[in-house]
Amino acid sequence: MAEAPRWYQTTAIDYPNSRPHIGTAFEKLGADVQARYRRQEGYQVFFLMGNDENTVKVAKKAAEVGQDPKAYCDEMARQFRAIWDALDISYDAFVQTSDERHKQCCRKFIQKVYDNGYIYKANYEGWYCNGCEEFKTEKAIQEAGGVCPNHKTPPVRRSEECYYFKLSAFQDRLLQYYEDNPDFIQPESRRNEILSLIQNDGLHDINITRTGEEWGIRVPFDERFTIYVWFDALLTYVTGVGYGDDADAFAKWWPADTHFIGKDITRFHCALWPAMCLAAGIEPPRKVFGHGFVYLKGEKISKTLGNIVEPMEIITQFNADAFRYYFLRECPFPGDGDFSWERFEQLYNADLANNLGNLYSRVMTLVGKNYLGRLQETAGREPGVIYTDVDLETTVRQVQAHVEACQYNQALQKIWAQVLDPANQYAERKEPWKLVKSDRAATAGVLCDLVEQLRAAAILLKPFLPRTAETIYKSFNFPQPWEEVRYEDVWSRARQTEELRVTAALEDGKVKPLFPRIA
RNA sequence: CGCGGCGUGGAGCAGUGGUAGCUCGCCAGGCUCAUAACCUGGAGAUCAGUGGUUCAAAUCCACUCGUCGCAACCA
Repeated sequence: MAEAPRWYQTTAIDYPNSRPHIGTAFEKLGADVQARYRRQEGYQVFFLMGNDENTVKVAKKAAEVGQDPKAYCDEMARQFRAIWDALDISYDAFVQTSDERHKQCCRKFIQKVYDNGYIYKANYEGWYCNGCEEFKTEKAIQEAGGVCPNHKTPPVRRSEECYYFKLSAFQDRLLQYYEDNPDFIQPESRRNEILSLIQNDGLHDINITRTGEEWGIRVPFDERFTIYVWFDALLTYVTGVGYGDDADAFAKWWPADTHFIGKDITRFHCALWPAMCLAAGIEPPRKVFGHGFVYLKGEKISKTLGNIVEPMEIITQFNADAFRYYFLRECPFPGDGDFSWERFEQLYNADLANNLGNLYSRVMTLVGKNYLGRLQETAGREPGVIYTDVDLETTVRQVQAHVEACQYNQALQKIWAQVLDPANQYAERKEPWKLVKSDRAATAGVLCDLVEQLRAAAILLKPFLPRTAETIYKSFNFPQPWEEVRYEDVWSRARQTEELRVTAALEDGKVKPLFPRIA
């Protein structure tokens, strides 16, 4: 038997100097849909997430709240994971870069790059601000009128030893790699950005070490230095799957199939990271997907503007699936989106309560009231065609193509337009509530068709709204176990083997609404 | 000319080469199984502007205007 294809994906790792906001969650959601989809379609999936902890900012923040940095990071990681869990993000592992294992593997990687001759010692000279305790770029100083933009004090000229990574040595190989792998950078607009960047400005060697920091990872070949945070952060993608201490796992999962990242860090992932891989003698990742940002009524989400919306606030006021639906449907993953409570309520009522939820309720009630939950003589019945112009197989293939291209909003749009809307229209046309008075057998057939649509919707929604999809599916005695259901079963396994039955709990012939309408 | 995004009916958005689509709102009607939900029809857009490519452009190219973001530790 051929082994199942494997699928390794990651999200960007987050800075734990503040809690995640809805924009951070947007990335995890997009990645989660992909992971769930691949899993259900038979891939062996490894989905990695994590926190980026070895930064000066984190150490400062920990000092501010009077905590040991490691304790602070562990507590923040706990909070992050609590949110991801509440959103049903199905990650398989969570890396904290301050964990000893990551540090050791990271040291092995940088040592390897050093041994391969891509790291050299040199002097870094620049403007240093004693207040910030860091170097400022020429430009930042200039724009601030010759002083530090934060402290408004003149910087001093300072020179110090450091280690450089020979990024420039990989320019041609990277350009070749982009050409050989046209899909490496997604979406296309991001690719153009990187290409023009490299072709116009070229790649320069970068300083990958820092001095004077207690918090961070020591450079193995010179313990006076710590590793530049980006160099260390990107390495989670390999240390998370066994680089340095589990050769079998690493051989199995690397290279990554997709790194999901925000559009702002495309450069690190498309230039620096594959160059690091080449320098260490491993394959570069197969794809980098730079998703868009979520804005708040057009404004950027930021702490200084004080407009952060806590994911938990939405989850507790509504639920995880409503949260997932909003961002997946409203915000195109490759582009930017917008959040507002008004729009959230609007979409929730229109699509989830009035459409999906209400369809479920009316079907359940019709079967419950008129047939006591059992549709006799429906065993082996082929579902009727309720569409006028599109068939389910086509719909499934379209949705599949959209999911694979990370066009989640379009996938959901299709499901509503081609599965749910036709079902409501079909009910209207057949009027089972009237028909049942004259022809019970025919009505059972109509209801069977409607249930079949709910089944199709449940399967198609499985990666998007895992809980709701399961609730709908398990409300009936469909022969196939929910855990095994995949997209093609929508049309290839439509036949019901025994008579159709409602298995959900009913009270007075009614079910609990999936999404209670909000006023 | 640093780079990039965006500009589509009253509002908010999708669509990116082939009769302009969705949600909300508005008007009229139907239904009453359903979460005052559902269905049908209607009003309303020279798809920012100009020029070009094409049998055909909201969709590709050039320029203009408006707007927002990024510029190497803010997803």
